[in-house]
Amino acid sequence: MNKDALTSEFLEALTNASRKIRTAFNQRVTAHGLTYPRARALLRLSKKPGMTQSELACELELEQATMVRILDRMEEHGLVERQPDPKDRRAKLIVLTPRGTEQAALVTSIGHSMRLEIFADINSEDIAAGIQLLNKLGERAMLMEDLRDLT
Amino acid sequence: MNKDALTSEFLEALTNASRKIRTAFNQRVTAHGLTYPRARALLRLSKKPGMTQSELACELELEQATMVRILDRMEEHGLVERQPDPKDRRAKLIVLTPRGTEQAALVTSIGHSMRLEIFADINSEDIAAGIQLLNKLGERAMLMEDLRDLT
DNA sequence: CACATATAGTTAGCACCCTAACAATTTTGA
DNA sequence: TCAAAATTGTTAGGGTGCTAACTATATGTG
Repeated sequence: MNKDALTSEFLEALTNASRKIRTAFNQRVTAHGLTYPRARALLRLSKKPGMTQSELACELELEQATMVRILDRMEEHGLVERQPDPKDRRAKLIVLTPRGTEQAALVTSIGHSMRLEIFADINSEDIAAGIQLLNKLGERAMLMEDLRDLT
Repeated sequence: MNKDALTSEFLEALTNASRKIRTAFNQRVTAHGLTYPRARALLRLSKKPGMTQSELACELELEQATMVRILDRMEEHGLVERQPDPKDRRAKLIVLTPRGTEQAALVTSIGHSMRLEIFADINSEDIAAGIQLLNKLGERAMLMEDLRDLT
């Protein structure tokens, strides 16, 4: 098979795997008012509370506008609180509520069991190689995005 | 590094790479009224015209409801037409318009050059290994989705 | 035949994700 | 100093993706 067909097939596999894993995760946590992106935010915040929205968005590699919506919903569900930053009146510090902390623990446990199941018969070397590959591709794509600014 | 942390990192890399590649592609084709999912549909249709919506959704591994809206927009942009199926009055056959055929060719060329750039310094063996891995994970996740029905 | 069931497509509603444009505030530099 | 530039968060609008519920048509079974 030539390389072009191979890369095409790779992107199809990437798209489909990504969507299916996200959907499967969502199905397992929707009962708790959670979703995949909310769970990611929850875990980051439980490790490093008091970040601004921009910092959190940057760590999750999301746009600020996307972060706003997700935090809106998380606040509605009582998972996080926006507190004014005493150092900068523009910024808001995001902290977990007690309920948010509980849910973070739940997410950790659900995520753990899902990953065990999904990666059951796959060895660590293949996973590590996959990470290398995906990060390389992601970086490439990010550089391509930035080209847009040079017009 | 233990395997759990490795799988966690893999999913982060998967999520980010998938989003960035999709975004980069969208940025390159939006000027032509196209998007990533529309491009996928266009290419399938150019290879096999006259499919029903269900068949197309199945090949693209999307839900029917998702397919409906994508085809709505493609029809609005004059890329495809819905024709009645003489064999089944419920079904509709999707065919490319002349403009759709043109755009399919354009997508082919843009996709080709993007893949060349993204996969420039990655060898075919690694790509093939990645496909194997992603397909295995996608299949696992799909099986997990179906478990939902057994409650 | 008649009724139950299955299938094709649609609509509605929720959640993401992005870009573009905006207000408030802070920082920078002439 | 003080106006220009950068940054923080927001809203608006477009485009996925899903599930659930609905209509119309086909099919299968008694």
